[in-house]
Amino acid sequence: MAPALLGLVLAAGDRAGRIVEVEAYLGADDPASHAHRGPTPRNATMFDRPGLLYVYFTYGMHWCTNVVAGPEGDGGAVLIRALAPLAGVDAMREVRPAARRDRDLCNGPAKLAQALGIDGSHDGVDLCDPDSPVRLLDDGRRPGAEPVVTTRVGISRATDRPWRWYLPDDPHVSRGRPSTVDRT
DNA sequence: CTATAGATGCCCT
DNA sequence: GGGCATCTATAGC
Repeated sequence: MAPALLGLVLAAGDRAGRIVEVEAYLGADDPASHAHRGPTPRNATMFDRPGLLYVYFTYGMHWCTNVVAGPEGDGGAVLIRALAPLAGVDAMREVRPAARRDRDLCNGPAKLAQALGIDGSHDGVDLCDPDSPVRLLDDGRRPGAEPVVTTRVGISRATDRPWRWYLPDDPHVSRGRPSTVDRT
């Protein structure tokens, strides 16, 4: 499911970007996943319906954006790690003064959440509902290249699982560097 | 370009 | 109380 999200559009209000980097997090079988130890108040949305938005707070200041995926109750989700900005770029620049170049607007999970104005109030919204404040869209455009697969970024457990995918040669991919790279 | 330090608050053990 | 699915500024090359 995770690589299938590459190329789709994440939209919030008038701002939108194309997904260029994702990571898969499973449920009980994935020690790096918030869902590993079962449902808690924070991760409850992960165990809800696929297609919902899971938003979590981390490092005391950052929000991150996920798409709930897989069978309901399993706790699987896909972390959206980077977007290529498509619309509302002026608004993104206003909310993210730290981004000196446009390529820094959405090249990280917390950056894109801030750029799109996504926070904890959006946790659990339906990404497939046209009336939802955050939506996942398919404009028919497909990535021009096969995704590159690597291990996941920023985790300390299950670091060897090749569950990060990104579009090669895209300047909007995050600066996160995994321990190993495997081109397939 | 790379490398490093510090920020910062909440969840869960 | 430990540990974060991170980011920014700064220093150095």
